[in-house]
Amino acid sequence: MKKYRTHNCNDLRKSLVGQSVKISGWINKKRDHGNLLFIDLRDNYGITQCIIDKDNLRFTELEKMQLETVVKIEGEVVNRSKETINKDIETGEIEVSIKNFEVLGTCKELPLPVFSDQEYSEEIRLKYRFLDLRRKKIHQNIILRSKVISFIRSEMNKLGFLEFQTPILTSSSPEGARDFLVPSRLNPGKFYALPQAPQQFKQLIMVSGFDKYFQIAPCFRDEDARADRSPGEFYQLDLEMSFVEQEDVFDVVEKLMVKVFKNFSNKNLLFESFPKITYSDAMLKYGTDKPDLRNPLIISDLTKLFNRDDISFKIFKDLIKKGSIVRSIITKNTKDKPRSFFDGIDKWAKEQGSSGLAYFTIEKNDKILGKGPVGKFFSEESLVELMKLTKAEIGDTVFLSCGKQNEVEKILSIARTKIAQDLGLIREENFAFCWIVDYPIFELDEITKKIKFSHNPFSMPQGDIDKLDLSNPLSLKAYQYDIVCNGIELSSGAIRNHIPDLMYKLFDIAGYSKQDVDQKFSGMINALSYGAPPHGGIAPGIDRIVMLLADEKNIREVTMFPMNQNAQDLMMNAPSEISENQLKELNLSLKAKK
RNA sequence: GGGGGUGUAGCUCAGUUGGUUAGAGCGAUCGCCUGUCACGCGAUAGGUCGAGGGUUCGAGUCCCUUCACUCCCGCCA
Repeated sequence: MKKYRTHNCNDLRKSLVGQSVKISGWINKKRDHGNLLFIDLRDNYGITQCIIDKDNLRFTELEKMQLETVVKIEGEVVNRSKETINKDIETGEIEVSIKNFEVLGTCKELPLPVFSDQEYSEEIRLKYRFLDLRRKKIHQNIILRSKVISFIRSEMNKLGFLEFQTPILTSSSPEGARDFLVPSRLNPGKFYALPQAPQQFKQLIMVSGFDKYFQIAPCFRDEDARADRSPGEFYQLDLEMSFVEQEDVFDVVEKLMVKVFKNFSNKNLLFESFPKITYSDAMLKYGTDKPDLRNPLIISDLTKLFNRDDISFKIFKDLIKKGSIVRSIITKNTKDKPRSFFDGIDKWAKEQGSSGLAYFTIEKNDKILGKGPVGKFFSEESLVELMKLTKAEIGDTVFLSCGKQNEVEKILSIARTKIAQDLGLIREENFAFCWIVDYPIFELDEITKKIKFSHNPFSMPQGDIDKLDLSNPLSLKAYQYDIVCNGIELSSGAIRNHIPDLMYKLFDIAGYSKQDVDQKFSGMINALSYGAPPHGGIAPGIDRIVMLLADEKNIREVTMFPMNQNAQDLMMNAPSEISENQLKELNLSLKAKK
């Protein structure tokens, strides 16, 4: 007979009544009746009720046992009487009558209760993560994560992708996020960087002729955290394919996502073929390149409408003369909403740092008119035109924002979410995926006024490469795409630029000389000049996928051992100081603290 | 770097307009209880009200500074 258990805590059923069994686990809960004691024993698989009474010589000893003590229980599986069956647990028809027990691991007084639906501060949860992880919800989330990753691996294998590991210690790259740096002992004064993503390696794998690569890849970026962004490290399903166009990548990822989301969630997929929205359309209609398509509200541009002489909205007209734009959000059939609703939105918008949202409702008595604070500025004819432009109808409300383009985009983007939430328009039981495509290669840096790469410097420009006109770089689009679900950016990818000459030209526009490129991207630029296949890929974020599947708002709920917002591991005490000796070996000295 | 929220018993929280000895539930300890499954009942212990300073006859409560956690902006090719 096995030493610790013959069954786990979710194995025992009616069919085993009468058997002698051993089960091991944690004391989840005790219910002490003085002369009769119930113990819920818990392990990874489930809970079994065990029972002991005062006839057993060791009754008092077990009665005093702390919750979360690890014990081995030996006893007999017995039937529960009809009235005492517990339908909430799978083993609820039976219980184990305790003959003997052994303490396998004692437990001090708990800093946080394990068996409870209460919420606790992140601080205490992260410090005692091993206790927190015993709790049902997060325990299940982590198991879900494991299953999702296995599923993805198996699907990728079926599709003919090969899984490879790429280096963790690599070189710092000048573009993108801040690097985590690791000093080199053998090369004093030099540093490795942890990879922000295996970007160059996966392209080198294609150049090496492996055709299809994937990896559940750790990525390291030294940037500040958000609820959906772990500080420091996260995981991507990194993949790359040779001899493909954009559509080939979409095809693989779309099918994979549909399978994963159908397999691991009961929510509906609104689109099994994901809509493709151009970057510029997304910025216009949603104000962001990560729109939540569950939200039916659409933004329209009304700048030109304000050229009409029968609109007397002077403040907006003056701003437009100075280069501002006007865009709107229409809410359907909101004429009967109380004044406080509209003023609340305006007040909220001001709190967000904008100049607020003007609004009026379109009504019709004898004629069509605008009702509300700024409604009087619009003639009937101008309202008819507005309704044509925005697809608004009688009874709808028009919210207006006027300002610099990026300001208007920003406020209307969050206003779109806010208004939809207030009106209850977002269906939580749905997943809405989409592709954002046709990203510009370059953008203007607001501060330096210089041209810089807007996303990935390795993306292939769209159009006929031989006839590419580089004289107007800001108009160039790339085969660069993002996948977005419910307003969360899951990943970005691209068809890569595998032509060294073209790459030099593009880097030149962003201010990198040939020497810069040769030095900073030596591995890759060199490889591309020895016969590189056309290739492309993408890298969906694993943590965010699991977050969506687990219906969690915070990435730490699907991360086993996360760091806190200040990038500290409260359980392991990282980061920590190091010894003088370690510093010396690394040829480093620290500046004196202020 | 900036803005918001939170900080009171081991845990989750309440604490009125500034006013007597700062409370509750869970947990802990002790006692009672043989069918519970959030078992029940009784008692006890447990507090630098995040820290420091100020206003006041008097501060958990008001003011200033600061720290921690968290959400957001910046940042995240």
